[in-house]
Amino acid sequence: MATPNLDVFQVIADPSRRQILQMLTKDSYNINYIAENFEMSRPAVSKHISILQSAGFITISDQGRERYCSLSQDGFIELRNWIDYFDAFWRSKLKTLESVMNKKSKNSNPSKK
Amino acid sequence: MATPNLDVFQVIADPSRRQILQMLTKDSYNINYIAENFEMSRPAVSKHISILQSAGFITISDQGRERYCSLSQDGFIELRNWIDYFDAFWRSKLKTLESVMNKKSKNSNPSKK
DNA sequence: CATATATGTAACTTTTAGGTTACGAATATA
DNA sequence: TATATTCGTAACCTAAAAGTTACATATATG
Repeated sequence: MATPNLDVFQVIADPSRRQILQMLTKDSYNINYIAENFEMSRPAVSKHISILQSAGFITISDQGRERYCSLSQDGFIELRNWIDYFDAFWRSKLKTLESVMNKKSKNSNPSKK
Repeated sequence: MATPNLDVFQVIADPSRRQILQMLTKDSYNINYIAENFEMSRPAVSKHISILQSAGFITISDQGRERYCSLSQDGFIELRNWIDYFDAFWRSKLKTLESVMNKKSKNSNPSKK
């Protein structure tokens, strides 16, 4: 199973991978345990894990023949940065709207003259 | 071109669609104008626009034969909610770490007795 | 009215993500 | 040492996203 190199957006596009991330908010689990909680085969889950790791969403620590997976912040940060960019857009848009509103209220209420 | 119904994660997984969203932070544009800024054919862009709209990332206002696209907050909010969930995870993890550190420093420094 | 422009959509092809089974390597255990 | 367990990977198949071209429709414009 060749593991394609996907960016963070493509990585979280898959529902199974998002579900794995959800699982890992509870605890660290080895790969077989994670696979037991999915309908698909173990190699399929193994591939998802590999993809999650290379995109920086999880880290893996080897303990004997087992490999324990934990969440890693890196991938999430990259996503958050993208979202934040658009958040800034909305905020500046709101600000523009407010200043337009202020101007209008001034014009519609010319107290002097 | 059948437009598949994709969730917000799948929608932003495509680089071209993210690029379109970036464009729309500058201004509103009609579909042909957007298409001119891409290598791919106009119908391909048209399909991306349709996907972005049905996922709540953009709104479209008809003006005669033209259709102007603007950013819509809905899709972004859905994404942000997902990220926020994991942000809460990191914060609580940090908190746990802090309390562990506090306990340790207490134990390693038994001032009384 | 005739023509140009903006757009949607149907039909089709190609690429690839995501799944499978089969196998091998490394480690734990009896 | 023999066996069971954990995991990775190669080879392969399938479904669907993402692109294309061709065509139809609606609106603007001369």
